[in-house]
Amino acid sequence: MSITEKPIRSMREQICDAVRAEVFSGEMTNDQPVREQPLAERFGVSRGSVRDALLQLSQEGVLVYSPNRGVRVSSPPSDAEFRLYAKLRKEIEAHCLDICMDQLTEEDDRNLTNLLATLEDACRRTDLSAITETDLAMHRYWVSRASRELESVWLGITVRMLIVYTLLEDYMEVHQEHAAIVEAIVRRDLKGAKRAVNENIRYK
Amino acid sequence: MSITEKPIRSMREQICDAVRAEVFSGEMTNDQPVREQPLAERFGVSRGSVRDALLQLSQEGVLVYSPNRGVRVSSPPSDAEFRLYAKLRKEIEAHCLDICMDQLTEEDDRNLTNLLATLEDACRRTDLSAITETDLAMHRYWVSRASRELESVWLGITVRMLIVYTLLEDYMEVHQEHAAIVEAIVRRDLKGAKRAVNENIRYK
DNA sequence: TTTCGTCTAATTGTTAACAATTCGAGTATT
DNA sequence: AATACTCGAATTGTTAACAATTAGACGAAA
Repeated sequence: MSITEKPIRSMREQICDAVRAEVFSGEMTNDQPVREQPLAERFGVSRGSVRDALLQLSQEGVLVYSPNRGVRVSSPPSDAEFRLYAKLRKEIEAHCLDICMDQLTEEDDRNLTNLLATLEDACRRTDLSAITETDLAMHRYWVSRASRELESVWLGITVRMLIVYTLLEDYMEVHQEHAAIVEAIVRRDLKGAKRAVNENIRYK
Repeated sequence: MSITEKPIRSMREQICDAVRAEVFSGEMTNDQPVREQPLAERFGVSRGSVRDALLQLSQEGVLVYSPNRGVRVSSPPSDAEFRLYAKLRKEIEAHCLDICMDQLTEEDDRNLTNLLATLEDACRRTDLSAITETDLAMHRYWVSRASRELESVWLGITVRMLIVYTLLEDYMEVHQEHAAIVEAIVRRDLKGAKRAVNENIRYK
């Protein structure tokens, strides 16, 4: 047993992660209904568990729920909302860096460096799904280190920014920006890290 | 049939509202586990429906969920987090006023005035539960008018600010502040409304 | 006394069947 | 042709029973 939390993910979380990834990768188009039965068969579980997952994703903002009509993929936010989300995200992540910077360990540095390597690989392969997933995981890292509560709020905002169908021009730029963030963090350069994060979270 | 949305609330929402209200009113203390079976009996439904509601409240931030161990009432945020939440709330509500101010109708004015009257009554009775509920409903009004998506994000933040056990000094002050907000809104005074909202959302 | 295991009751997790609702195709009516 | 109606398939909502897990009490061994 390691000191870290148990890595077991409940059935619900597994389904959530899978569906969320598919939404971000564009495999599920906007306004397309997400049915319970097919998902249940795919994961080899009953509809009840799928229901739990879909409900959670609705609350998260990935899906939209209508009573008696099921859930569908959320529509992307307006430009004005997107800008607001970006602003809120910047403030939350800056706060989280404030809180967690002092208490980061060398293991955290290693974890972040590993995530960065995964991101670089995904960028090389121009695998949009993997890029989004790793990008999310990296930012989530310092947010979750600061506060479990804030993590939930942050996720609700960030998820909505990722619904947009992003067509990147320069994939490696994503890696470079995150490399700058990680570099500042391992130097425990709070100001630099905040600046790098600020530049990474774009107003579209 | 009126033009408005159907007012029927699903079983899940009813349970959510009831439990949420009890948490805010302090009837359920922090870290106290919330069991499924007693709630199911109280509402005369099966555990499945209660489960749905508790899961939603967990995602909302009112409750905290632990796998195989159920849910418990959330702990209040730290002072630093509270201040961050207040800042985010101000920005969201200001944005929402920007968006919806132009398209408010006289019916909206009447609805807000009615909510204000309900709030005044609750303040007179020093009914903390009713005050919190109506306060929430009023702010939610202009947020939901601006964007259904933002409403969800906003609720997650606001709910966490309300977990704190607030002991008000001057109950009628709550009413006065909201009266100022409504007054500015019916005058379609965007700047004034923003200022009044800003003053109402306190850093504790 | 402390620690470790074992058992039992309480609780959550999962499932499958059934009830209620929605949606669309087809049909009758004007 | 356009509209309204009916019916049935598809889908979600709800329930109760069962499985798995947790937490606490109890007792045995160090």
